[in-house]
Amino acid sequence: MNPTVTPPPAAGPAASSGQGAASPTFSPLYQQIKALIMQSLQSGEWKPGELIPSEVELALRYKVSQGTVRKAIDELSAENLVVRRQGKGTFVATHHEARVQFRFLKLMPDAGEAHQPENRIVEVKRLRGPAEVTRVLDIKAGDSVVCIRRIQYFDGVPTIAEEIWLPGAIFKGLTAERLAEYKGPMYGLFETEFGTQMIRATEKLKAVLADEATAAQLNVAVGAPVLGVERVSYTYGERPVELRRAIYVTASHHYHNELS
Amino acid sequence: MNPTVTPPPAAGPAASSGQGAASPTFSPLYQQIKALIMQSLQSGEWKPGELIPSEVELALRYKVSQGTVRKAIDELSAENLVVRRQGKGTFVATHHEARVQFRFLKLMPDAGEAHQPENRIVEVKRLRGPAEVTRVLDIKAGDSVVCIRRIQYFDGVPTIAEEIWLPGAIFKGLTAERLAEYKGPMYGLFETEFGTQMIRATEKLKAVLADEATAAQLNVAVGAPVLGVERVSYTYGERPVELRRAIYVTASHHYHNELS
DNA sequence: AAGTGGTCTAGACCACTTT
DNA sequence: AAGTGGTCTAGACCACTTC
Repeated sequence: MNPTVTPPPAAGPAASSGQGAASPTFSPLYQQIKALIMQSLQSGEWKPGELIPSEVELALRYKVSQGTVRKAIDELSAENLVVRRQGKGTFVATHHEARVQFRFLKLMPDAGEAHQPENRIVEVKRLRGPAEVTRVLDIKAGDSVVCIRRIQYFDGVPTIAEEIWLPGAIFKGLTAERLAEYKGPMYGLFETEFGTQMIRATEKLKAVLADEATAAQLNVAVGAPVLGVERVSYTYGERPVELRRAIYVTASHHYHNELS
Repeated sequence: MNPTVTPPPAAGPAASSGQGAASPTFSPLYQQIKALIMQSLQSGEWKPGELIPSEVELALRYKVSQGTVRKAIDELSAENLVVRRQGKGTFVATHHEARVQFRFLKLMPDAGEAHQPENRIVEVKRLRGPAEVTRVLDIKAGDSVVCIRRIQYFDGVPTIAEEIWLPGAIFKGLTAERLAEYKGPMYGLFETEFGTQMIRATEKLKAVLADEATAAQLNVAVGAPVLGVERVSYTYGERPVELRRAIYVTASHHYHNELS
């Protein structure tokens, strides 16, 4: 935001550069720009699927060079928060779109192509959140939560049974009907109807035995080995907004992971 | 490797830029530089843990600007092939070093800190590779392979039982004694003793029931739910060099994964 | 002081898309 | 033709490490 000659202490938008004295909150310019862009994403100034201003435009707005804006967007792109398209522009990432749909679903068929799963909503209820749920979602004990139970079918075969816990305050008008009639990934609905984008998640996996209830739902024997998957999803600002407890049938599917 | 005025068709080290006519193998300069650096890594010109030439030096060597070298190294760094250290230089990644050790091991204790696991080598044998193994390792059917069986203990508790299949041609002098006396991660030994670096891997997970053999090894009941993990590891050039079939006990541990 | 990676700028040109 | 992201250069200065 200032030529190289005038050293750092210029008028920074977020934090200023540190030089002589102690400057505990220093961060490079492009990180500050990245934070500003993320604020605009979070605030909804640019919505999922939309075009954000061009690099040149952003450089003018923030009074930095295009290269600096570029480096900021590079990182946002690496984190899947935006998508670049040469000649067209940079778009806000969205859970609609085939390309990135189901990017959190790592269950693959052992042989053949992955097809789009079908859903059956079993139940949607609102209740005062159990302690383990409110603790993970970082809300007050006893606060309202929504619990969705559903089955997912792969090629007609019931393969995933899950409980999805959401903060009631955010997901107000969520009903079984609304969920049932919605086509496409659930995160797409969360995004457009409730303004909540899932941008990151962590999963914990364990092998467990199917109990009677899940055995019946998933059409496997009681005591069959199944994969227990607990997922916590986060939106902007590292805020947890979903706890998902799932059982995957891994007889003819597997959980796929890439390490590097 | 040429000023901007002279367009692309200059003297490129790998591929030349495409312009007028059809140029099927075009790739940007920094990708070509990246490929050259990777060749030097693969050939052992710079060995794991060593310092590679500085950006300025590489820029001179390849006759490009420092920025272009920088972008090439950026990608190598993102792929964990090299590690940058400000003020010191850029180092070839290594499986020794606490920071990156066990980076392919995603099994975490449900509570508490992860401690370094202990190994017990059960068996090391050489044999003509079974079809499923040679197919995955991309070697000829019946070629010699090494099979290592071992148990890993977490805080003294047997938790992982695995079979590790390696191409016999690469791992010639591998013996049970050599493995047993070696401290630290096995990939470290592979790296220094056999010049083979694992740089990427894919895993497939399934929930299964413990059979008699593994139940005895892992001190669990026959029919207990355990996690089956099949890993294929790759070295430079996408060459598969390890097939690992493991059973993880997930009673008080879980497989941890980050999604984004 | 010298060398390394890290940040920032300014400007040129290329490849792709839309008008 | 105009606009967008993608590549490349050249040069300045900063932060960190070592001598």
